Amino acid sequence: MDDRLHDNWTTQLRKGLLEMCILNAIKPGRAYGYEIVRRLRQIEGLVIGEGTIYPILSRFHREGLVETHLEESSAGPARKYYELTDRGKKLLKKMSATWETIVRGVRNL
Amino acid sequence: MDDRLHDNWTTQLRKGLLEMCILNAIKPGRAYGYEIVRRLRQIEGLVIGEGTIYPILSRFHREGLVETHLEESSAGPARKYYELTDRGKKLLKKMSATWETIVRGVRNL
DNA sequence: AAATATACCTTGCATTACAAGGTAGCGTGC
DNA sequence: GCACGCTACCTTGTAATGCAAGGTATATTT
Repeated sequence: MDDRLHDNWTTQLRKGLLEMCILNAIKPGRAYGYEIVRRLRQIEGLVIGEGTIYPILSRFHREGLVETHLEESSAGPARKYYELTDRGKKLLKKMSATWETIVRGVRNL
Repeated sequence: MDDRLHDNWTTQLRKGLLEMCILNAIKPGRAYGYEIVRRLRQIEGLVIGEGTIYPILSRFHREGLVETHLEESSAGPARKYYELTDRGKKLLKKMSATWETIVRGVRNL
């Protein structure tokens, strides 16, 4: 009962949150789109598809948060790798801090 | 720097999250709109205005999550009080569980 | 009577997540 | 050779939300 409402709600809940998670997934070094999809799918409550991630990655690039370069793959088509720029790193740090504040705030009712 | 991006991001982050917080604010007993605005404003990172809350409360009522009744006030115009229905309580419980799962998932990278 | 605080509501805009669909490279089995 | 599946990228259209701005009205204070 109310699965419809709850599902819709989780979709809304992912807004914004996905950006932080994707930046976080790129942070350690570099990553390509398809890889990030597979990684984030393993996290409960964070389902994500390709139609969601590619527009986000494009936006990141447009906003100067990431740099990209193509690399050929021996197991399929070329991969577009993403790396965080300084701007991207700074924004992620700010996001993480805000996230922690909100999580704490919600916990305290 | 990047305040614009960060502010926009927090706006997106509030999507969905506000619903859970508002239901939570009503849960203890009853509450009216203007009161909820003042309460949630005190939580860091959860700024909220009247133009945000009234549409949400209307939706809650339309979806059968809350019941309302008017009560006169000696200190201003009449207040519209909201109370959770059983549906509302159940949905809030489900939301809280999902929220905890996501918070845990994000913490584990 | 003017200003302030309370209390409600609506309209229009900007932004996002996602399903659905499309393109293409590489390997396996028939 | 070719059909299938997996990898890997991208675009379009839809649905849903948050919010600034504006509007209405009551009660108190100056």
